Amino acid sequence: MLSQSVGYAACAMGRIAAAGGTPVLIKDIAEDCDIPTSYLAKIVNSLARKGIVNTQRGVGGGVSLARPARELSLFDLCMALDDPIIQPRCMLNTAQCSDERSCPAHHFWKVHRERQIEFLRTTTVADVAAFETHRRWKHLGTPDATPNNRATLPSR
Amino acid sequence: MLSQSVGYAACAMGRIAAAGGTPVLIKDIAEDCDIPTSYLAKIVNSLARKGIVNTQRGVGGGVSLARPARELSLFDLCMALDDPIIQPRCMLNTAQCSDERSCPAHHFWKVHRERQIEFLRTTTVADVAAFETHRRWKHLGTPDATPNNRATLPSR
DNA sequence: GCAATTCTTGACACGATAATCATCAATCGG
DNA sequence: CCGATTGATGATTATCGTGTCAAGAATTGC
Repeated sequence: MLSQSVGYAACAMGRIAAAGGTPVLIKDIAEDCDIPTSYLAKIVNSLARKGIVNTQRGVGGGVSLARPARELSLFDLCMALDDPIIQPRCMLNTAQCSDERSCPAHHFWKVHRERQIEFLRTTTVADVAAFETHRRWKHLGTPDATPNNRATLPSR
Repeated sequence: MLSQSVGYAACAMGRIAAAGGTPVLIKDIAEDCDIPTSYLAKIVNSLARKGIVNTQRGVGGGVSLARPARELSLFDLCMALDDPIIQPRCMLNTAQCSDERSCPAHHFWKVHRERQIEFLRTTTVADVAAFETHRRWKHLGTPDATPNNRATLPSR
């Protein structure tokens, strides 16, 4: 399980990606993704400090992705928001658990965790955008029509 | 990751199993497993209410397993202590995530979670006891010499 | 029955995450 | 410059898991 914050961030980044490059208001993201507005503002601010998004105040402002959605993985979001899911820890919380002194869960957990991180690394905001656009943001059209996706997925 | 409580419980149950049927004091378990005594007392109490262990007050009392260590899985401990790890939830915390309306992580998470639960079901307190007896509780001898293990693992 | 032992139970403390709210600061349009 | 807009920030609250502490209740040995 990802933390609530990263879950929110993933949906929010997907929503921004689906907008195709034009800045989106935190208020609009919050509404479309069912995220508390003030809380989302803090998450966005954290992501802005980490260079994940660009923010702009004032009329016509909003939030936009600092890089193409296909190059922004769930793992990046976990790192930016310090999700404990990426910290290597013993499944049983035993101290002194290592490859040499492995607990009964050590081997399983090692493989299990690697699979999970691989998934987080290969799943991107573009994947979230494609899913949510189809499911909830029908007024935005298909994500394939957005500049971000055209830039990274040329239609040949 | 299991909760701290279940991690403690696993180690504690392993310690009790290694004692071979004679009751073990909470104080002794806490010391051998490096668990805060008062906190362990609450965990043991919860497990006693769920029928996982038997407790006995007074001189000569202590805690003993209510069933053979090989028949007590980590999954049982998770259930007894309500570890959130066993609750089926969407990896991304999205509402309305199901087999029909699956989020981008749904398939991965479903398989991943099933693997994890299978591990918890097949790993028992006897496994923990064998590991810890070798590693930390050398004064207890080998777990194979205990009545509990003899009962479920007849030497042929 | 008394005293020592041992588990039981409730109150409380502490930190982290999640969430709310008010206020500040930057930006734009006029 | 003014005012509306919009994100930034700090104070505060709620909840949960973890952990501590003290008083209580059951059991045993004498």
